[in-house]
Amino acid sequence: MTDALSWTFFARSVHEVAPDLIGVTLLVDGAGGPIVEVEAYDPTDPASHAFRGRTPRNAVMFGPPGHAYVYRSYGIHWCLNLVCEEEGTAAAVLLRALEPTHGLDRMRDRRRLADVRLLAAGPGRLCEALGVTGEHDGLALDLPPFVLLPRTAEPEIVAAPRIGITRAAERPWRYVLNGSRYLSRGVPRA
DNA sequence: CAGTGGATGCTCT
DNA sequence: GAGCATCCACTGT
Repeated sequence: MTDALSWTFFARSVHEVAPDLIGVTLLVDGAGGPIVEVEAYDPTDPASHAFRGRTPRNAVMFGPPGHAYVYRSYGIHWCLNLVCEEEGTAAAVLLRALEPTHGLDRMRDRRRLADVRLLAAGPGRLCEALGVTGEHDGLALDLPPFVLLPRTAEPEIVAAPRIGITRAAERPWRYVLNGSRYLSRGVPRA
């Protein structure tokens, strides 16, 4: 077993951390797999929850790096972010999809779905499969139930516009593993 | 396939 | 009261 990622991994520009997360294995209570799709949200970003300053919801984004920021989306789903850079900066990476490899039975039960391809293909689906909820908001990523394992090979990464936002939608801050079958959506053709 | 609309709750204006 | 960093079911080709 490889060493887990240390918090210094996250104490860099969110635009470096986001692509570096592709291929990193995320486990929550032992369920998960390699991350295949993420989006970066930085402090200058009108689409970021933190753009208009600190509020009760986004407080964790303003805290130290290496922690989980979990929020409710459309009243129904949870979305998981990893806080980057430094305390007070408010930058984070949204996890949008991973390849389910660990704890498949539990993920299928939580999703009430057999199709591995759709188990964690989307930020809400990923959280449902891994059992991530608001209870995880603010937790450190180097402690249970989280495990983050460095990638073992250099993946081929493609950048594309982010999904589901209206402001700053043109910024190409979505990063995906090229050719992955486990993405939330395909990558637009050039 | 593409497009549409409903569910549902919380945050911020 | 509006607007979501979403997902699913349904319609029509």
